[in-house]
Amino acid sequence: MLDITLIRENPDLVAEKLARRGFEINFDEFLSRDRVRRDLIYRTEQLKAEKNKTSAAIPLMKREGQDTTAVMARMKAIGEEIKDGDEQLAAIEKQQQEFLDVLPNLPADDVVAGGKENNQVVRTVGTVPVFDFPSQHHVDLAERLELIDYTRGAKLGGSGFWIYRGDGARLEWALLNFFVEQHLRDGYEMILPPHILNWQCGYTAGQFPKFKDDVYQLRADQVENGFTHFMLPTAETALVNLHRDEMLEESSLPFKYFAYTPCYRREAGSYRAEERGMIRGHQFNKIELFQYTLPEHSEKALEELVDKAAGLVELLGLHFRVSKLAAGDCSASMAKTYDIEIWIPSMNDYKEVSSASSAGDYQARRGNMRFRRKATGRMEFVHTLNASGLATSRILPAILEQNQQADGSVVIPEVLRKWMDGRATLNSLG
RNA sequence: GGAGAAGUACCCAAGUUGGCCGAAGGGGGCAGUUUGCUAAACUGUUAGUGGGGGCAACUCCAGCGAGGGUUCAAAUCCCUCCUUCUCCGCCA
Repeated sequence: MLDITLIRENPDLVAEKLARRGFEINFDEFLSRDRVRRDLIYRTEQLKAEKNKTSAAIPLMKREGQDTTAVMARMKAIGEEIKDGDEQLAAIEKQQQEFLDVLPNLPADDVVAGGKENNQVVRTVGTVPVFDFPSQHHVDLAERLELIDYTRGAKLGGSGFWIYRGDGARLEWALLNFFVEQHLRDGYEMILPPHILNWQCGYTAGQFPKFKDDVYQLRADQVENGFTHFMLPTAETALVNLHRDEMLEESSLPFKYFAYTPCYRREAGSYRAEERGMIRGHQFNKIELFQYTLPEHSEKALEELVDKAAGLVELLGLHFRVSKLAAGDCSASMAKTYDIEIWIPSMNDYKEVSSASSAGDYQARRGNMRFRRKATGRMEFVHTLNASGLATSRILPAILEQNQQADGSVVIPEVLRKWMDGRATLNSLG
């Protein structure tokens, strides 16, 4: 949610910033409705004030035995007028709210305009691995090593689902253990949230109403929005709601959390042949980092999150790069985003394994999450930030493909070996 | 799943024959008196918030879990929903 006062006072600036992310908007109608709205408020509140006064006078008149018929008739009329005004007001406010609900966040000042093509690589770690043998696709490696069962996954859940089995399941779990260990060491609090969330959670995150069809919706009863609950598409959706409607203590910030959850996504119509395997599924495991900070600390917090996520990939010994996204490539809620992209040899390309973003106060406004500033005594919105740390479904293919050997075995990253019986490689059974 | 009870300000809690109740009282907080310091006692003080109007002092509106309704008037009556608690059943 954007600051309505900012739109009111500086609509051109807001429109210009939104244009940088390719979002064209004109505030004229919104602003004229805003004036109508305020006139209406003024009028009905005058009437309400009269009503309150008269209402207090009636019992006194009665006590003195005066005739109240005329007053009551007037009250009845005022009541009708107020009701009428309130209805008009509600209609206008609903329109205004719907307008505001779908406006994306303003990009941060240091985020370049334009789309994907303007993303800038800010850091590259390691080098593209070169194989002196015909390298294999992770699907072939995973099947040959009996790590992943794609066929039975499809049998159980349909296309886009897979089953981790044996060493594959253990490797997946080792990754999660490794991440948990690192985040605990850095002082982040571990959270295991519900995987089924209510509508408001999606709203606060900034995913609803615009992207409500990207999630698995549950209980499609007759309710206004079509459904009441949904499967979380990322733990961010849960973590950003932890402090919804709360007034936080300035001195207790920042809050640093991480959560492990599977992520459930419909990915409707997003099938791409080159993404076969585990690159894009309907369910994948992810550990999510999240911070609530004071506004003046969010910039530094974002750097911390990027460094943490990048540090994990680095410890795994994998080749990756960090990109700073252009305004148009950031998700709607975010003011600034860095992507950590890992090298997938079979795709001859980098794929996102972590997205670290600052939402500024955008989500805090939607979820009403504030703190009282000691120095001024005023309420302010907190800033929220999130980063994957990390999504395993793309790490595992990268490990398989980047670490494959001529004999079809795969070297297990050193940091994971303690969860793999100390083994250094995954070998084919047959 | 069945049957009951409850949701009032930072916390506890009064308030159902509707009308000076936006709300008694207590605790806590804050300020002060007493005191060498602390404790205790005593005095005073304490909705926060959201939204209008005004240069401002200030003023008005909303708000007693949420949303509707009845009424001239709702914390109080009616309906729906949410949450919590107790008992029963079922179950990892």
